[in-house]
Amino acid sequence: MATTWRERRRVEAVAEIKEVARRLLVSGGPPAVSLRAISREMGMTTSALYRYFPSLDALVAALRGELFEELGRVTYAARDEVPEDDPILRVLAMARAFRRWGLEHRQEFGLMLGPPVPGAAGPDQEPGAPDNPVACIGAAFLGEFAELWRRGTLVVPPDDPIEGHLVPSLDLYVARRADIETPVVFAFLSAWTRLYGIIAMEIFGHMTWAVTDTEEFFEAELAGFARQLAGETRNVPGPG
Amino acid sequence: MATTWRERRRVEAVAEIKEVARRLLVSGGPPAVSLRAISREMGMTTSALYRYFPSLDALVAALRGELFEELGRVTYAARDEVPEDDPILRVLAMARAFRRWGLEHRQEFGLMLGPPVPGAAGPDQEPGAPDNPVACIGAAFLGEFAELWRRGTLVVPPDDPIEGHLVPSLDLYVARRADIETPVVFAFLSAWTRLYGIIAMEIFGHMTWAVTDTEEFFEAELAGFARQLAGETRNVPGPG
DNA sequence: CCGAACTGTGAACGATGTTCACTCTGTCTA
DNA sequence: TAGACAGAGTGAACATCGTTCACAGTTCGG
Repeated sequence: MATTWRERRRVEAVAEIKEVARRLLVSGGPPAVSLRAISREMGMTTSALYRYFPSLDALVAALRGELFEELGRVTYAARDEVPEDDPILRVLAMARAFRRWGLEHRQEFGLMLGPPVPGAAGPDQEPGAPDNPVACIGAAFLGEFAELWRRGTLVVPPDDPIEGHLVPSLDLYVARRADIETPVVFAFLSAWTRLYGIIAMEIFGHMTWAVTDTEEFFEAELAGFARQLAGETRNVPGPG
Repeated sequence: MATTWRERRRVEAVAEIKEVARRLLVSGGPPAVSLRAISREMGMTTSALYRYFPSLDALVAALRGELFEELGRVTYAARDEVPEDDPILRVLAMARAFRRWGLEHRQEFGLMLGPPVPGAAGPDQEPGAPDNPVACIGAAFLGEFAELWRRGTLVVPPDDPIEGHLVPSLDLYVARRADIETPVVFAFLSAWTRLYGIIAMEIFGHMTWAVTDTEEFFEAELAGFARQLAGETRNVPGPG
């Protein structure tokens, strides 16, 4: 490939910039990641950073993309530690890994899955599925849901509510794999949003007013989740 | 009460400041709300604003509190348009109102229910339940869940998973009302996080890569939700 | 080996939050 | 009613921020 010294040096610089930016994000939140602070930390001039990124927004956008890849790797790794023939356990493992990573990287999580950062459009904004990081993480879950569907244990609503409402490219994705039908995608999206709700609420600190042991709550939710995926439901009547 | 002219003038000024801040937030996102922009818009000096708020963070914190109150009012109003004897419909009405307000006020929603703003601790951080705005909104849902519990249609997990994990003050809240037991609180929290997940993901733009008609998806989720609250579940087996 | 592209510099501009000493003015008390 | 006092507004100043620009040094390819 004949990579010149400059090219090697450049990718190193880009990597270090993002690394420092992330460290600043972690220690001081979004407002702490500034070009001047980065340049200071690196012993460079601020203007030199513009040789690598056209703007601060572009820098955090790049960082965001990298973070998605990291979260994806973590999720996939957790899945692969569970045998293939137990889709429910695989889903649970991914969910736990997802939450754990988020809790251990709150600032990063906020940057990735919080409100859109004004400057830059993230990889999840453009509907050009499924070759974007977000879709890739979701796809891991979707695969297990497809397996469950094949086994006939998946609980789905009687009528398919999103038939015809999928993003075209994702529609293609479904059509490509014969074993995935839109009810499966709906079940996945339902689970995906639900998982996001529990985790994001906890990470963003919107549950501290009600629950002390959020881990316990999460596991309880996960248990109910597993029961639902296994096809059983329990109905405990109230006193009335 | 003998309110002096100055006092009246002061509350007007505070109100106008928050008003202008909100307008700036809506038009330009969080970075657009700045003391200088506010003072410019109001024909004042920037330093004069410090007579009303000790810092910018304090200002947005105050704005955030006000927004919670507004969202609460909207939610309660939607509930009260449905007869008391149909708890499920009341829950659905509140959920729809919640989502609609969020969609029509994306920036405000992000400020309220996104990642915590670094400068100021919000009303949902301190665990001093339930006299805070967030808890008040949740309480509206909780009330309907209690009614469903009384009717014996609420689906709850076989073992109570959050017994002893509630915030003490919320525990008191439960103890005060004889008709609310912790399984009800768990069911509520489960629903609350789920609702948050669907709505926040849509508002933050994290679903555009998969679904075009998010309204349809939301309604489908709501339908499944209503079925669950009514105590019925449907299990459609896959082809396997 | 030499021109061209890449990388880094330092100064500058406009914007931001915050502080400070200073006025002016309404309010309350002696 | 007169004067003291607290509230409200001013303008300058400081440090920080993103961004741009002309300039200098270094590396690469023909």
